[in-house]
Amino acid sequence: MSLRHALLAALSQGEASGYELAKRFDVGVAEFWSATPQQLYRDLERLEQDGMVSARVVEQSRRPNKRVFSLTAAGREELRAFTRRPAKPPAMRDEFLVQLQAVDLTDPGAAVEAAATRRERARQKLAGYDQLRERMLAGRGETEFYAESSQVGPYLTLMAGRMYEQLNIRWATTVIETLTRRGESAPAADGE
Amino acid sequence: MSLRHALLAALSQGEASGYELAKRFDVGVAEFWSATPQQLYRDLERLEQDGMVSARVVEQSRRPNKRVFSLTAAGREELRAFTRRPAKPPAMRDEFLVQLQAVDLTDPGAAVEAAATRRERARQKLAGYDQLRERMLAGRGETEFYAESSQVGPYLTLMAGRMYEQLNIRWATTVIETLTRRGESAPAADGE
DNA sequence: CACACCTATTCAATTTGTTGAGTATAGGGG
DNA sequence: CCCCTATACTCAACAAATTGAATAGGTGTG
Repeated sequence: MSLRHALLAALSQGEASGYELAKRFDVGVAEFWSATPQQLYRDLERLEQDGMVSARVVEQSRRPNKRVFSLTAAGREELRAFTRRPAKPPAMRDEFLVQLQAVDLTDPGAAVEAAATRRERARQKLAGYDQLRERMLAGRGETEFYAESSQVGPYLTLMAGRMYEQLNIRWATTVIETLTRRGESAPAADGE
Repeated sequence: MSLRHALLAALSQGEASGYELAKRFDVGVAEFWSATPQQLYRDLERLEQDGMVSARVVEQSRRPNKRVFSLTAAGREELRAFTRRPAKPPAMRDEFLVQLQAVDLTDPGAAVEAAATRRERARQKLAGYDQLRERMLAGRGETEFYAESSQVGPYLTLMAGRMYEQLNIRWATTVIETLTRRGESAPAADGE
């Protein structure tokens, strides 16, 4: 229901095209909301019909033209109203945790590999977030930044993303160690 | 798509009724997958049709009868196959992060309250997880547990849940502090 | 003894989300 | 010059999730 609001929030940081938003949602904003390009285009369409965003075609010479969306007054008002409503508790969908839940009835090798993949992914996302953080801070310390900037919101959500990926790295490491140690002491057994 | 597998994984820890699973998914298993009761009942139905689980009616004297589901051999095999496939990257849906992203164009008071709510919720979930952990460890140390138990999977996912709630507490605290400090130095302004 | 609340589940309608393909232009490498 | 990749979208079909209500017996409270 509130991909719409996630879009409005993303656009509150400045106008963007559907394609740009798609990349942000696929890569970056996945910190707090995930969606496929098709969803974004569809919902942008609807937001436009509802007068929450307005589109403007930007002619480009060396690439296809694009439609750039920005918030309207109504959109900004809707977003404000949304921020005043209590938020639903966060929802997670994590296949790896499901797999791990059932690890005791399988070969743990696959889980160890999956944990390594997860850790690697987390490292890359963290690196990306760190770069973004440097850009946002622009040489300032955190305290200065908090005092000066009008972008505290994005910074705080970025920090949530960073902390989450740091957690993933630590946790994946203990998963790997635990399952590996177990695998050594009881090679291919399954049982208490 | 893989609520089915989440159900199979939950049932791999022992049989349960739809209602019991609904509570687990609402409260506990929300660590890694979230779903409403209706979804569970529907998917249990389908899993039964597909021969992945079998149902058995348990007559109860002082409450309505219930149907208790357990894994079949086919279900266990499907679960094993699932654990060997690569997992999709985790997906998050976090309304509060969306709200916070847009905090710079609103009164931060609402966000501070929401952060406090989040922190309180996290504390309660953490307390629940800690109790569950005590029960799983049953007086043993972690090292012993890892060596002895056939429940390493659930323990590791529980640890993920614990770490996640600890993160929420820490993060919500910095959000509250940051926004409060800002609110003091610039009472009701909105700008750089 | 009425009323709210808990167990335990089902039905129907609607909204969201996913998958896969298809269109079109441009730039770079071999 | 062909193919691959990137930009920038659109369409259609399907699967999954959400919302709201309904049913129905039992328990505890005032």
